[in-house]
Amino acid sequence: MAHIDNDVLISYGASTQRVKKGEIIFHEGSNPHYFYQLIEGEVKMVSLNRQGKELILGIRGKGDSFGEPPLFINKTYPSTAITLKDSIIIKISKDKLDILLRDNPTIALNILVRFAEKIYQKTITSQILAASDPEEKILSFLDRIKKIEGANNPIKIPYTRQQIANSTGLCVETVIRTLIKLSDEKLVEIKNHKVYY
Amino acid sequence: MAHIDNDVLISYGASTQRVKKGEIIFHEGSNPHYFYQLIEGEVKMVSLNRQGKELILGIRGKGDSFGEPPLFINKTYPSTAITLKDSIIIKISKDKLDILLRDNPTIALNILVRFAEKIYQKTITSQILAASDPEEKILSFLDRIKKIEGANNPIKIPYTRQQIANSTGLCVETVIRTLIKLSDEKLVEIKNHKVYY
DNA sequence: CGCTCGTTTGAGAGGACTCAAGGTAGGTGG
DNA sequence: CCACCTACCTTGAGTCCTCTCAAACGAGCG
Repeated sequence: MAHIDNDVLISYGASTQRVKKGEIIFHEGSNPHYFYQLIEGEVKMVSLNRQGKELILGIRGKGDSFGEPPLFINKTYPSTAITLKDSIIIKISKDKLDILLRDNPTIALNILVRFAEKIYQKTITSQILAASDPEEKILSFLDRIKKIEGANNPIKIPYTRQQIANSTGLCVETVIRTLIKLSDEKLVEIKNHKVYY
Repeated sequence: MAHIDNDVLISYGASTQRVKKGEIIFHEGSNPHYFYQLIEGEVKMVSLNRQGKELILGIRGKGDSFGEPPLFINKTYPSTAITLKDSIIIKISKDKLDILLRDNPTIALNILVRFAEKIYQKTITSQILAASDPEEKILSFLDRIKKIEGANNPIKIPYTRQQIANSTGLCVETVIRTLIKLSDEKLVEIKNHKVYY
């Protein structure tokens, strides 16, 4: 899942940019123009439902790209990208990316693999969101986090309860109560408000 | 969104196969070996949750490929593929596909675009599953169907109520009651048990 | 005509959500 | 070093609404 080399991107005309925590990189509904990759920091992909409740579609870290799919299919963004920390991004325009990909079939295949991984993850996401039982939702969510991190032993889950809620479609209070229940059942551990799984 | 030409597939060693309605093409949890494309018929992608309730992740028609992503990332299938009608599929093994893609960068780019579309659709799916209001879920679902069909005028929705339920995470009865409500609100039309939107 | 599959209606229970209020922890500035 | 601030976490009470279960109707097909 290696990212595209920054130097290669720059040699094809990409530019880097600092973005402060909490700033919006692109808006749901707007037209895509760039391919983005995170050099440093963290970005969340979200969308708001009719009641204004936030759904977190994913959180991207160092080396991850984001917002690419709509770029390839000429559709508007289905979600908004917001930084969670001060970040540095690198971006390259669609036409320059096209040239880059034409010159480097290996990179195109690399993106193909990355897309396959995204699709796989989104299938898991659908299962999480469709589960009716909060315990199942949260455990599946934690499972996914753990697998992505590649961990075998319990790790500290780097999500706030609100973020877990917005990722699973539950409300914060239900997340809190369910985590306590899971802790009672010894399925997760809570130490000093932090969740270990 | 064009499918890969069947003759090209066959020239690289693909084979076709008839599959009767209701048969399973591959199982959730098994290892992927083939790239599949539908020549004729209909296939649903499903997974079962812990309570045994079915979640429909998508329904594929003529020309669509399915089950490709896990093939590219060396993971087991997150869902099961079942035919909804008597169907004809064409399949090609992973190594033969690799050669095909190496020889035909255009086809690789074609799959890239198709993957981008899948990711986009799955983002919409997440929004549908995360919506808390049944009316919103069903309307979003119908919207998506309509857009995929490329229709501007009301179309007959080719889904049973059970299928809508399993696609949106609701139960059949709620789908029925909500559709009636939507019909009262003139947001959908129901004629002879069929839904028009 | 009689299956079979899909649709419909009703009654009841459970549980997630909402709203409101208070607690905790870590960081910042005086 | 302490007080404050902000963001996050926690608890309680109550309502609403979806789900479950049960039973029956409708339509299409051999």
